[in-house]
Amino acid sequence: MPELPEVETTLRGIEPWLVNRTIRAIEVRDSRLRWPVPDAVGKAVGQQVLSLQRRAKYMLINLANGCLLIHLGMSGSMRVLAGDTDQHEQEKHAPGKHDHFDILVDGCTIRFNDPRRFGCFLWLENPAMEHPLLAALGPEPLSDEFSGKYLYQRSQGRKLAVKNFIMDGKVVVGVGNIYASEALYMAGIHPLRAAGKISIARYEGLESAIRDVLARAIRQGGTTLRDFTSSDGSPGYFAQELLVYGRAGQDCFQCGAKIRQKVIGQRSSYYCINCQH
DNA sequence: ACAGTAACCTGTTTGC
DNA sequence: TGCAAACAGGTTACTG
Repeated sequence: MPELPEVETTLRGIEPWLVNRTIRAIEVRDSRLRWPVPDAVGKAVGQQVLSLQRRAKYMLINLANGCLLIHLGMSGSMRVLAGDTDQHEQEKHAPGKHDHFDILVDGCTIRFNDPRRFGCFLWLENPAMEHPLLAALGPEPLSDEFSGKYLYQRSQGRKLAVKNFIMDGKVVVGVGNIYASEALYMAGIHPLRAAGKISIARYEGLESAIRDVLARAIRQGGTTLRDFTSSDGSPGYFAQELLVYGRAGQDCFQCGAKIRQKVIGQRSSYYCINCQH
C-alpha cells in the first residue's frame, strides 16, 4: 500500500500530535512484524519527541537518546486516537485484530495497524542514519541530489529493466510500483527498456515525471486503492489521477490504444506500447 | 557487482 | 455457491 506519498501523508498526520510531547508508554500487542519488535523500543518511554522525519518509506521519531523507526510495509497504516487513555477512552478505542502496537502520549494514542505484518517497528541508536537499513539508501527523489544526470550516470552498464532500476532503493528511494508505472508513462519510456540504454535527455524527463507524480500524490493525500487511510482515517484521492496503473485493457488517454499489463520483476506493470519506447 | 527469484503474511478478488 | 488459485501498495535474502 504505502509508497512515498502515503508515508509522507501519514507522517504529516501524526507529527503535530507527537512533537514536543513526552512518550508515556508503548504497548506492543503483537511483536511479530517483519522483524520482531525489540524490547528496546521501551527506551523511548519518558523521552520527549524532538522531531519526526521521513527517509525513503521509513518514518523516524527522533528522541534525545535515539529514534523509533516505523515502516508501513505493504498494508500498514497509522491512526491518531484523540483523548487521554483513561478507562472510558480505552473501551471506546478497543484495539482491533491487526492493531499491533500503540504509542501513547499526552492527548492521544498513535495506533499501528498492519494485516500482512510486512511493516516494522525498531529502536535505532544514534546516529540513526548509520543503521544498516538507512545507510545504503539512494537520494530522496524530491531533493536536489536527485537529477536526470544522476540517473544516467548510475544506469551506465546496467541491463535490468528501467522500471526495476528506478524501484531500487539504492538508486533512488520512495518510487514504488504505482508511481514507477505512472512516471514511466509520463516520460514516454517503456518499462522494459534496459536502464543503461536510455539517453541523459530522457532521464531528465523521467526525473521531472517522478518529481511531478510524487508531489501531486502528496497534495492529494496519497493513493487509496483498497485500504490506505491517513492518520485521521480518510483515504487518499490520487487514484482518480492515475494514468495507467490499474487501467489494463482501458484506453490510453493520449492515443486511445489499450493499456497493457505485464509482470516485470514480479510486479504488475502498466504501460502503452504506442506512447512508451 | 549484477540480475533474477523466492520469501515473509493475510485478506480479497478471480476463475473454474 | 464453493473452493482454490492468483494477486496486492515493500523489501530482504538467496541463487547463479
